[in-house]
Amino acid sequence: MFSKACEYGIRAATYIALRSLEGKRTSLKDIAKETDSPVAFTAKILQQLSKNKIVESVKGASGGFEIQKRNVHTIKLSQIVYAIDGDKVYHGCGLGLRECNGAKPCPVHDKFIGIRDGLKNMLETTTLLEMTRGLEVGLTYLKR
Amino acid sequence: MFSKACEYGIRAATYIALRSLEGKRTSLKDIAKETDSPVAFTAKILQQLSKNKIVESVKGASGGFEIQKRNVHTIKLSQIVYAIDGDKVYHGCGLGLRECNGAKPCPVHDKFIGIRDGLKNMLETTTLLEMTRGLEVGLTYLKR
DNA sequence: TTTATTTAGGACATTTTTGTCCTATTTATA
DNA sequence: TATAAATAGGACAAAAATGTCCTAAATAAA
Ligand code: FES
Ligand code: FES
Repeated sequence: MFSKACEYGIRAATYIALRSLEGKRTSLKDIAKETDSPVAFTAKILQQLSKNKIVESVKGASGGFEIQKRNVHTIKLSQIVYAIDGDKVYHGCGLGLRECNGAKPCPVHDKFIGIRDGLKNMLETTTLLEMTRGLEVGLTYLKR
Repeated sequence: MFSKACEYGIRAATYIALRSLEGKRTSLKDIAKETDSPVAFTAKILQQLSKNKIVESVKGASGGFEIQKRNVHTIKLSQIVYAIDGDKVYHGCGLGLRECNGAKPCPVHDKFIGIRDGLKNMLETTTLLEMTRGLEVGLTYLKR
């Protein structure tokens, strides 16, 4: 569904959001540990998220990553997916034609559109705040 | 969503189904041409589909690929996807945890389940016959 | 001011996916 | 029977995705 990079990105952003709500900045090392992700690869992904203003990074001792509390409930999963995987979720054809196009649809177009819209809707309505809800009370997990 | 191999596989199987309904066997060359797919790569995929009894292959001059007419309406997209991409559509976690597991769900689990079930349902209820319907009358396309 | 800690980013390595090429085998037909 | 046309399958190649390593720069604190 998503690339590994994107999966790591969502997990990382979610963990940063969780920590930010506690008023804490989080180091790359901790993020990688708590999301069970490869450290150096996660670093690259966080660079992307930082450039896209999804997370803020602070260099130097006691530096790390954070998200302004007031932004945690405004950031949508769609922004993260877009920053990492681009718009293929939005324009991709289910059968791999160059782009989805209702004027010359592939045989799965009508059915695929429904599924894609469901996904799109989910990504556009789910906020990082919502992602942290279950984590706080141990109902959901970012690693196993 | 699906691998390139799977996309090519669905397109190839659909075209073979269309031709089989006309009582015609189709060569690899034609399949690749009509689905705008790389010939040799498509050959590999057709080998898989053949091993999985989704298409039948006939060697030699005037050989090619075909599907028994009576099977065209019984073969589901899910069979093709399973033959090529395996069961990750069924057991994959949206955030890349080792496997989707409702007992220790990731933060998108509940929402993801819905989308995945929609996809699953679509794959399991769409037959090759249905895939060919629009093609016959020029309403849908396997290439552009 | 020095040192330790931390992110930024370029270069490189590995793995997976995608794609090609060649030879063997099968089969219809001339 | 010889030839041409077609799939099967192994080996290889290229590209993309994933992942690692190292140095530079920034910053807090000793
Ligand atoms: S054209 Fe294939 S999904 Fe829209
Ligand atoms: S556990 Fe992640 S989707 Fe089910």
